[in-house]
Amino acid sequence: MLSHKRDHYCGLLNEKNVGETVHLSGWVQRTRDLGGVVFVWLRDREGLVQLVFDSDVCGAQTFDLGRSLRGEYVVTVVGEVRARDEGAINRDLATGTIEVFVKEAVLLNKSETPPIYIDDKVDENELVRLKYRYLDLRRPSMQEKLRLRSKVVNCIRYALDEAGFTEIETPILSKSTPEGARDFLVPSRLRPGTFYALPQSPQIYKQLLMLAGFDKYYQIARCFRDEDNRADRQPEFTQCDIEMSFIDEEDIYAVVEQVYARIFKEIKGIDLKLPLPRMPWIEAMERFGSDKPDTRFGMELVDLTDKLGKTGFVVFDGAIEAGGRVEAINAKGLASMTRKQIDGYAEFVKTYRAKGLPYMTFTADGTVKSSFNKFMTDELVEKVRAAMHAEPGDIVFFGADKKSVVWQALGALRCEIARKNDMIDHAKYNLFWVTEFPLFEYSEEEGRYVAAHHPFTSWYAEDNVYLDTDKEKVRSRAYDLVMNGIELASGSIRIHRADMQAQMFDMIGLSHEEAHHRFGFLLDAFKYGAPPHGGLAFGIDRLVMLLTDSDSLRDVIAFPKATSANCLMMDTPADVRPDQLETLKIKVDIPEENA
RNA sequence: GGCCCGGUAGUUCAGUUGGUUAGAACGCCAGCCUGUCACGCUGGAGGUCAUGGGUUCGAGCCCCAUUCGGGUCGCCA
Repeated sequence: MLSHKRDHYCGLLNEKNVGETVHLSGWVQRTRDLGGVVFVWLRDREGLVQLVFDSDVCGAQTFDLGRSLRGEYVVTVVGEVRARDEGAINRDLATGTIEVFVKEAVLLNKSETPPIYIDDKVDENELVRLKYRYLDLRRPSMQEKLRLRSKVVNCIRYALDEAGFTEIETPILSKSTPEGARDFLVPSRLRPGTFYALPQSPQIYKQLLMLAGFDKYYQIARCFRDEDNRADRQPEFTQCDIEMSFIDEEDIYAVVEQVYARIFKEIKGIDLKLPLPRMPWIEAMERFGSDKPDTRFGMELVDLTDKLGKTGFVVFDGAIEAGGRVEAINAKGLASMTRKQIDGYAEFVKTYRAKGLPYMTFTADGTVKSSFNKFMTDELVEKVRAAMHAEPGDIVFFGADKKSVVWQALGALRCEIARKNDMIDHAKYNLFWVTEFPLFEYSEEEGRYVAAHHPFTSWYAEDNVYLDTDKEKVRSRAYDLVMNGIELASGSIRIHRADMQAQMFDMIGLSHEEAHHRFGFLLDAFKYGAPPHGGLAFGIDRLVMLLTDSDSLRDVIAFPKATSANCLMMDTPADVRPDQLETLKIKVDIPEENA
């Protein structure tokens, strides 16, 4: 009987194989039974090839086997590669110039009719795809994405190895940390009542590795965060985690740029122009209303606070009197949008807490109309026109509120308008560094300043003067790598002195006792000669999502979780046996609801 | 925790103002067919209209609740 060990891949056969006898194994994609001859598309990881069952060539028994084949049956065949006649060539098939005349065939396994099509032409419900993920992964596009992902990781490993980095694994069973995302907890059996936490990142371990003298560390690290998910957020995800000693920002930028240049060259054939541009955080916010600006199009924010004070329009005046701002964006050439579209954008900005969306239309015939006409003098209109570079056919949208709301609302709106109106050049890859993030941000919820990045981030010494008086002005030595509106990487120069670290904990209101309870080991370690160090981590899932032009992170993760952090295929999370809970001394106490 | 969208055959979807037996395409099953390639032709099977309740003479359609999936705000140092 025929072995299932093949000697060729279906999708790689071509005219050069004509005349050869080849052994193929794979899945039946589809069959066409013409009565006296049967055509079968056989699929493996490399693609499709057409098999021909002709009783004159293969004999009656094998011919009958060919007729009995159904979708997703697993078969192995031996056959002769023949060139197709000119008229029989299938230009849509990579192997369309040849076909394999089967001589022998063995059915290795049958298949039930699959619940989804193994085909990229059909866009099926995500619920079904995720439930039958192992079938979904048979689709060529999914195969391609995961193979590209593997290539990306290889690029990273080669580039960092060449740069002298050491890959070191750090624990998955770790310790809960404050000031971060919610932790996934793992109960301890040997010490009942205590818990490990899955790492949100290997942050502290890598800093300790610097202390240990490894100098250049990296890791392809799985990270876990128990927060609500999004299309671009999963509860577990993979980062390339990097840390270096005796360096400054420039060394980090240089290393990371080399990694990205390699990835873009090998995956996309694109030569990144190095060094990458830099943009201070405050510039990103002022111009684009975002700390991860999409710079593939304009429509930048313009501050009109000076020009639109005391107009009598309560929306503007009120915002300015409350210490806020009036800013605007110019949607060029979109003055003809309908009232319904405008209302749609007004709804859109409300999700970002803007209270409304005033606008001013510069119509093609030269007249100017606004949603607040009666407060607009010719002089004010002229000011807006000049500041916004408005021309006939443009529509200007305003935001008036405290600056954080204006930035967020207009920043999101410019992206939304650009998306909806096809203003984005998808061939562009705008990578650059956003630098000088604020060290602190005020948490309304907690009524105190918290670390904007994480509490191990260092700050610029010249901003020390603001530490007591104006915390929001203190610039951290943190940096993000941004591309096309997406945060690809994030890092900082760390605090390496125990006194500075203690000062940081103190400033964010972490008591001496709490700090020592949580990070005593780190503060202790810092007593023994911590080198100056810094690093960064970049998300591999998001990068692959971008490189494969995918809409969701789920498309670049083999076995992703659904929105509620559950797995539809394995049905996790799931109950455990009572004796397992007993061993852990855990009692589940879920209140009866809706009784 | 909030808001928005959705769940009808294996799949993708249609289903009018609430009105007789819920349809189409693909897929599936059977038969015919020797050059198809989204093969073709003939015939057939396949439905708890997500679940529960309500309104009504009558509900796939209207109302309420629940549930599942997606998106998003908060959240995600």
